[in-house]
Amino acid sequence: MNRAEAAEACADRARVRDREATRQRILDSARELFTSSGYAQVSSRMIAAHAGVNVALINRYFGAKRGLLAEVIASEAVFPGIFEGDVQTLPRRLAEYMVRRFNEEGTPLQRALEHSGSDPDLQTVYQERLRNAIIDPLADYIGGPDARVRASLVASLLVGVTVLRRSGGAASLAGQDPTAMVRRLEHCIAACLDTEVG
Amino acid sequence: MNRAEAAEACADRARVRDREATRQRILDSARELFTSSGYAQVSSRMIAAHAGVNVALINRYFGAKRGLLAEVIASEAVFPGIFEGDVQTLPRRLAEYMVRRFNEEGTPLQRALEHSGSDPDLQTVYQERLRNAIIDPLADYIGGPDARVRASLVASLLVGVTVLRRSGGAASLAGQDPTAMVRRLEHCIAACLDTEVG
DNA sequence: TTGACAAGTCAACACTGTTTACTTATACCG
DNA sequence: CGGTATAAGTAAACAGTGTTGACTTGTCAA
Repeated sequence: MNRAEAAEACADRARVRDREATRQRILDSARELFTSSGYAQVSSRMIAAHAGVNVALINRYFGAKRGLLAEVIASEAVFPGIFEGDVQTLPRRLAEYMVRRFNEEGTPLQRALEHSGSDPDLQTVYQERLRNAIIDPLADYIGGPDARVRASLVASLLVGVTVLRRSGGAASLAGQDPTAMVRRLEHCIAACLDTEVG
Repeated sequence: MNRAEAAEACADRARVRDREATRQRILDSARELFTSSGYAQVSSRMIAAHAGVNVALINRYFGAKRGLLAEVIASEAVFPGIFEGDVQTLPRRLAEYMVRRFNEEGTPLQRALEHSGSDPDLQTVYQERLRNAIIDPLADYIGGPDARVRASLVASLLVGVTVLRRSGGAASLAGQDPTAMVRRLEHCIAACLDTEVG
């Protein structure tokens, strides 16, 4: 049994030195832990231990803990496939997506955001993501006058609903009949998207 | 010059021992610092130093840093005077309030919430406040069928707008003509409040 | 005046993210 | 093949966090 085989057979100790593989291990561990426990609750040392890696490597490869999160966030889709289809039915699709997420415990990354969406450390990362992955694509998709304003309003509503999700307010939202809730949310989203308001 | 006078003249050092006064000093310092810098950015030791008080007293009087924040938050009005007036014009008043806050740098406590709204430590406090000070009063005020659901939707929108405030999305919201923005927001809020949808 | 009890202090705890100086494995080149 | 440059990985420390328990000290009642 040569060196490489030994390393492969016993991956946890005396691993082969592989920058990219190590980076990936850290990234995977971070995603898993952030997702299940939230950003602030997971320490650098916890991530390192989970990845079987030295703590210092986090800062070596990602600059700082925040950089690690940025990369994790960047790798997740926000509204998978929501922009494929008629603009007319966008409110319906968004509403359905949100309600589904509501009753489905949400997608992994969204949960991490819910836990610590406005954590000071995250704010930059979060805002950038909000703009690049939600508001801008949404504005491009809907078009028309004041597209960015209208897109921002929709984003506000979605973000707000997400924030309220686990709170007392969420109880009054989550407990509802899904189809009624979809209709309601669709109505609100459509109102946010209206070009003429007055 | 007796002892009390000396203490009063030179309040910073050798203060008279007064539980309530000390508590209040801590509370005031916390409000000021949380407001200007956000919860997570202000350490217990900073608050204690600002109040001219020993760090340990924070935990003695408020259990923990979080308890201090809870008390600060509890002492602030969320929508001052917004529930006085006709229900019909509530959307207008809320919209005006939000837009005013938007361009006015916001009220002090709201800023602290914006900074660290979902900080893990704050989450419980924040959610409780959201329910007790926004959703429940709003639901009582608007009445009608599904009052809590409709109130939660409005709250979602307001929370979302607040979260977006400083982000890239905020730029597209804050830069707008205030009166147009009020009309737009009023339209959305009214839609959230609608009893019949679709 | 003297206790008792509260108010206030101090130093330590375990933990955080981050940095620095160090060791060690790998891959290339003469 | 052997030596070496370079990168990967490590250990220990840093300054900071919130929090705690044992301690001292001021104040007020008996």
